[in-house]
Amino acid sequence: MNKLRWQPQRTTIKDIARAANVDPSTVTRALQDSPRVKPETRDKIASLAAEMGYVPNMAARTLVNRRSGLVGVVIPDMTNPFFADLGRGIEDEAAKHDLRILINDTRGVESAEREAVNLFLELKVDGLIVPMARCTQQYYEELPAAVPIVHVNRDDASHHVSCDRVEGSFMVMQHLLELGHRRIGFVRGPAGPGREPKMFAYRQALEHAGLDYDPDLIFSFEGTLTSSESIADQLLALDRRPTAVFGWNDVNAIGLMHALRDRGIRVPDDISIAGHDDIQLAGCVDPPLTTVAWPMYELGQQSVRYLYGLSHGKRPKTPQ
Amino acid sequence: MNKLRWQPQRTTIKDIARAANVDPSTVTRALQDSPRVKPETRDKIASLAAEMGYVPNMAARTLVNRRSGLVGVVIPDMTNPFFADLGRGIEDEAAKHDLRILINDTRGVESAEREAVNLFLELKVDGLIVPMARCTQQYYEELPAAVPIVHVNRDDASHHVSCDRVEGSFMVMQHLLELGHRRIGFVRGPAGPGREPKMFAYRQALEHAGLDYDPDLIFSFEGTLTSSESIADQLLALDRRPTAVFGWNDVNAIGLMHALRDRGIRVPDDISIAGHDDIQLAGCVDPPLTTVAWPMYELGQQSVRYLYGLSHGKRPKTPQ
DNA sequence: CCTTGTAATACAAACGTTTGTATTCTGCGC
DNA sequence: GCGCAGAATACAAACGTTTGTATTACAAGG
Repeated sequence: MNKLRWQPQRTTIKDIARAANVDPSTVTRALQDSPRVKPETRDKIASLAAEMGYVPNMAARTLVNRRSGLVGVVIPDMTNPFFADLGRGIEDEAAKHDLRILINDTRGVESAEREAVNLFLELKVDGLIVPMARCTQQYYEELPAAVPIVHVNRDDASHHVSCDRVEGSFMVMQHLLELGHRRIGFVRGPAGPGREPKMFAYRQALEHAGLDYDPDLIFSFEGTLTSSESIADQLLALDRRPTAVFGWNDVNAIGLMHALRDRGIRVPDDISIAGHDDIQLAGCVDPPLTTVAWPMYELGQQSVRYLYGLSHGKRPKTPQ
Repeated sequence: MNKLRWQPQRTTIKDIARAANVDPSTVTRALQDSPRVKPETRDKIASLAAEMGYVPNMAARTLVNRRSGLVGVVIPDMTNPFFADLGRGIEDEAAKHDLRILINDTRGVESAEREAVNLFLELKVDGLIVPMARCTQQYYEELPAAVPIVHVNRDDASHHVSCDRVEGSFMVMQHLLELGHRRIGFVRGPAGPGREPKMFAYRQALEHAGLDYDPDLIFSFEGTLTSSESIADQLLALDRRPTAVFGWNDVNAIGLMHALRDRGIRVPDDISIAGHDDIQLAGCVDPPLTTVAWPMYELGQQSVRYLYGLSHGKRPKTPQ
């Protein structure tokens, strides 16, 4: 398979220079509003550039500047409103710092995540934001590039922003306990970050309420719709069914709700279901899911600020 | 606001050349598996590159090749599973052509769309895929760059892939008519592509069934949740309410359903609601929405194939 | 008229990679 | 040993932009 064809660069800085009878360097400075060029010349060049349809060549610029002004965002799943919110927070904050963002979806696949990171490294991005990374922390530490990386919700990363998962989960459990539930199921997600903290919160909350931990009440969610259904089956096969279930996330919780209803269980009359994420659409479901809001937008903003701080903290030349 | 700091390039092709005691050009060819380098040398260089943590500099490569191997995708709304599906189709097909894709979310804002297009032009992408563009077609035609652009679901674009909106909408109406409805409301979306074809289908279907067109039954959806609520209010204020409503899209349809329920209307007992898009989560809502599947994944694939064809059709050098 | 200062612009090198052409090296047949 | 083919590698220019330094132009002060 060969690639898309050659395209010539329409207008370059040299073309403008020729048309304006000046040196290319003057054109550059004019387009940068440098005080070194006479206002009159600047205006002439500006209008000439517009007229000739000049589009800067980022490759050339990046090459000489050694920075692209880009921030790469590696998103596991575009579909998840969760990440969409995060993305918006990132965009808004990035705009304030004159940074442009680029997104790559990995579908939660580890190899795709590495591909995405590679692409961004080759693009010489100024920073990388990686929410809920699948790859090991070691992988990120051994990356052969001096690019600052900020992780989101990966508490084991050296640079990360996150909100207190333990506390959030604890609140969900507290809510269920307040409703009077004494047998509460717990759905564990796929291996990865976030699994342990939630589990920890679950057990803590039980202990706090003086309840015993029952391994029978722990189910595993694989991320698929059918997985939620098989959980429903396992759950119904129990002698002593739980009266409430703490879902892994809202996708799981919604799936579970429908699976239970299909099997003749009334929700929440027979079994209550709680989710964790704060998906807008969850409010559309009847009854509304008990969710804990995660400030994804704010996390997005924070991650950019962190990144910005990171790359300004280490100053190779001026110690200042 | 100044930008992120300077970063040196860790390892370049020259460093490898020095270490291997060869010329940089040999390194390039070695890394490209060119037959011009001795296998032995190639292996030495390859291992040296890995060992030294070499990351290609895409800026330099793009500069000399005049193509980046990238395809830019301008997405109006990441959150919409609709576009997510499209994105996956694009990715899968792009991979077959050795193209890497880059995504930019515009939130459906026209200025953001232009920003995104600009960014991609500066990046010298080999092609652009723009689903449901907000900007005028004129804007795209006057773009100062020789980049092939494929639109998705913009029937007025010179290069586009799309599925028959008229037919899809017609099927939805047919469905409602078959259920016995004789007063069917229609929700119009914001101005933009897709509005007229759906409207056309609506009127055609009415005419086909021998029913009159009633302007009172036309509502306007602005894209927000509150907009769906105000539609519900308008609808309930009518003397002769419709027995069914053809929503603009599923977001609108779901919003409308909840707004109606909040106001004591039973859905679908009192009023039926049909959507148009094929959102997976719509199946979670009770009762299931009547939707028409749009083959977004396939459209994604098609758009890449189209793009590929476009940039191979016009051959500046070899007429062949 | 000749400095001197400053504003405006020109020059030239560099960024890292690719590629067409030129060069060196090898072994072979005579 | 010479010439030659072919393999392997070296050389050099180019891509478009940026930036430090050098040059020119012009005015004012002596």
